[in-house]
Amino acid sequence: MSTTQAPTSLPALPRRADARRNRERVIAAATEVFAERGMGAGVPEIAQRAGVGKATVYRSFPSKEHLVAAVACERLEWITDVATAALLRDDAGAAFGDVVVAIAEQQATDCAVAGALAADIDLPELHAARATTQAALESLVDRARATGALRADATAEELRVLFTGMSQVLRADGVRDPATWRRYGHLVAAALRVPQR
Amino acid sequence: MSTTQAPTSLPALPRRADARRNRERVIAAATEVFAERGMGAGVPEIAQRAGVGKATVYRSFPSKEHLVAAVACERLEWITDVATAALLRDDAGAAFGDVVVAIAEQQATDCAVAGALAADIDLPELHAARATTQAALESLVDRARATGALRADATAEELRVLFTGMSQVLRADGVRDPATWRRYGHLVAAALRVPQR
DNA sequence: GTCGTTCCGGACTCAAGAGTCCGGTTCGCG
DNA sequence: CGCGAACCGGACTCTTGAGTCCGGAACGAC
Repeated sequence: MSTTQAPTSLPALPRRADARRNRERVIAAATEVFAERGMGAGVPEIAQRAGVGKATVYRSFPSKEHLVAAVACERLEWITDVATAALLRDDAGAAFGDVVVAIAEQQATDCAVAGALAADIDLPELHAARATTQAALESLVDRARATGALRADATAEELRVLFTGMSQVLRADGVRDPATWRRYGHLVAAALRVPQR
Repeated sequence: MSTTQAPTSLPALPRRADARRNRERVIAAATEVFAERGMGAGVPEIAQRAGVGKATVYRSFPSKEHLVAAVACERLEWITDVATAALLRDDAGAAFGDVVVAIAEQQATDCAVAGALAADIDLPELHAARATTQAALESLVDRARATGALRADATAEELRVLFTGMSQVLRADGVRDPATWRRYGHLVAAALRVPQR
């Protein structure tokens, strides 16, 4: 019962300098490519962008999912930071709306954000990051709801569904204009606010 | 300039009875499979469900896109009918909300609906059907907006983005419960209503 | 019935993307 | 330096799904 082994046998940090350098290049390239094309981008393209062979990518990341997870975790942490910072503000309702719009705006130039929320990858590291982010968003939603800014039964899960869905469509349509993204951010936020009257 | 030829050289109706029968079987199978799995389902599965070889599918439909378009058109017509019928109602705001919820509810058991709105297929027949549906939804939105039920700058395009996005996520999550779909339908509708206060 | 035409469908090609192998190269310790 | 271990990457395999081919079976007009 002493199962203390590594969960997915992730490769340890390379001993040689060139290997470490290539690892960084791969991460940088993956971050760029995923931001431009979304998580669906292919490994060959990432390898080429990194100026490296496909095999080198797979040396640092056992599968494409691990690579996606690495990038996704960064985005989730960013979202968590934004949400957490907003918890310090006085106006919970405004904080909620601003966070949603801010994340939406980020999407205009970074397709990976919605992918980070949406990716259905079952890797422990990503799972943990997602739970943390979800918790932060829940605090944000709960607090705004408590002040009466949001409808009584609004949940962070609903925010996730509406937001990632909207993002996927906008991204598929090739929308790049930040103003458009902001506008849709406002719409998603509005969906959770208390109805008129 | 007398280009009266068929737009995409769609195969004429078969002369033999067995061929016509198989054609119907393929359409029925495609309708089922697309409803269950979404437009991403593969042709082999459809052929098998129809009790037919892949080649037989391609005999009636030159490409998978034509098959998707055929099913999508049915769904678009259904949506158009629902939207058009709602135009006769007195309360434009309520009509708008009810239509959105009704379409959402349909999704619980029919994944093809969102696919019909979202599919980025450039086939003349589908293009026409989509334009008609879009027009019907625009009338619905415009009328509700005119009565002050929706925000002054709400558009049918926004409805499409929010609705198809939400649908994609819910479907990917395997949600089947009609009540959940209804709830999200309400949320999408709420996004376009005038903000509180 | 029978015979030419139409149609069927298993087996094929083709393409793209994930993941693996191995001969050659580079690093860095001694 | 110099040598063994660590590492690189082009070329390979494997899988999946779209679309095609052709030998043989089924239809239906006569």
